[in-house]
Amino acid sequence: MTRPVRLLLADDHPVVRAGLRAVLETEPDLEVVAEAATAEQAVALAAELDVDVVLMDLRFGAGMNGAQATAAITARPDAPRVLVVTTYDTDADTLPAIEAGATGYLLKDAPPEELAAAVRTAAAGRTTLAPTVADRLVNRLRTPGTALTRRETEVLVLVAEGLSNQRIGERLHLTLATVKSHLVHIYAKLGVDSRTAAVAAAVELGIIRRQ
Amino acid sequence: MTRPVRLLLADDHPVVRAGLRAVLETEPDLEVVAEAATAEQAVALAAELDVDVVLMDLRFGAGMNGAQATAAITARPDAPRVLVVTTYDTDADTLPAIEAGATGYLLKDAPPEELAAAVRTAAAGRTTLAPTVADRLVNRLRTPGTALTRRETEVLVLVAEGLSNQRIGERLHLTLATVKSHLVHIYAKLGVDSRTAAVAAAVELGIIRRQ
DNA sequence: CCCGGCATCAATCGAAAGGTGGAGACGTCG
DNA sequence: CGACGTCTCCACCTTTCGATTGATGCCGGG
Repeated sequence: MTRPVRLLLADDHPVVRAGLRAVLETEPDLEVVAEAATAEQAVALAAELDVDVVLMDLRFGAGMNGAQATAAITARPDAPRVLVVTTYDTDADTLPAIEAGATGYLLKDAPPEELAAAVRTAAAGRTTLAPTVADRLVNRLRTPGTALTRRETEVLVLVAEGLSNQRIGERLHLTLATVKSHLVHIYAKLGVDSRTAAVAAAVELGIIRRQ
Repeated sequence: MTRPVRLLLADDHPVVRAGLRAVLETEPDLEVVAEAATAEQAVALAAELDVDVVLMDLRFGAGMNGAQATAAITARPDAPRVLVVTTYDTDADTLPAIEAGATGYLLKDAPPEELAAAVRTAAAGRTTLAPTVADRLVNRLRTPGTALTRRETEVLVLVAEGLSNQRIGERLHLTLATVKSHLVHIYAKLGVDSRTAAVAAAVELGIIRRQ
């Protein structure tokens, strides 16, 4: 018999850690070797212990977030795989996590069998994505025109802060006409027709960060 | 020895249900008698089974939300207590849940002992609030002018979706004049002077939920 | 019972924002 | 080189917003 897959659970909710542990320890080939309540702790434990897969939440109460921790973990040589298990499936969450090197991305509403299967897949170095996340990635590749330019993003951020076009122009050293021109392009790319709708879309797409 | 406290777990995440079960069943005086994966199911089971406390999540993937389910459960005679256990601690979540009749409000990052203690407190009909929720309620009482009314919140949500005042009026069966009137009050309460700034402020205050 | 808060509606007016259709300058890349 | 995308700017016109002022009906607490 081969060695069991050694797991590290990283989540700031004790209840979720207990749930993951309960679900995964019913599988004889999986073994939970440690738990981390913060992202920093997860990075430290991943470096220190011999684990195969880290189950990583994305949001922690304070400090480093899950994507940053994922990047820190996967940057080391001989790093364990990171399987993101979270409640959030927006662009703002998924894309940075995958860019940071996550081997898989599951939502917490996944049934236990799927979770165990994803852990084994991750241990083997292959990717499991939740269907909604997979859809998102495919769409991202299919519609490259969606990306905003640097300048457009700058304008959109200021729009989201509630500034008028005039003020935005002053802030970026542009004329009112230029700001409007950028906005027209932004609306077209985001498929909206007003500044408030653009802000809503931007928040949804993770272009704008907050909280 | 008295009868154990009989519990119903309502959460759409299997992992969270497993975690709550694992944490609570280590307590000899607590007994999990059923689990519900949807709010509707929770209402049905609460009516049908003899349970003392329902542990209720607030957000379910589709259909009824936790606050609505809480209202439905507590509306019946001889209803069990409802203890809300969730990840979200914004005004938009806590206030409706408490209004709906929740006996307590805990966050999922609560340590297991605190969770068990809150369940016993709820079974006895007394209230346990997470510190952040308690703070919020106190602040709410101290600064009543800041709170948006129900109608104002409805308008603001539609503003955040990018609708024009005209469209908002159609959606809520109001005239344009009424919508504008609500907006004036919203701006005054939030200390802003444009719809986009209002959306930004609302996002920051947690009045508006994205995704 | 009266006051205040809430929700509803109205008219007006100036200031923004949005739609359309341009144009020039610059850098990249095949 | 020429095509393309980006960033910058302009004019004209329509629509929408926001500010102001004022009014009505309803309800609940002091």
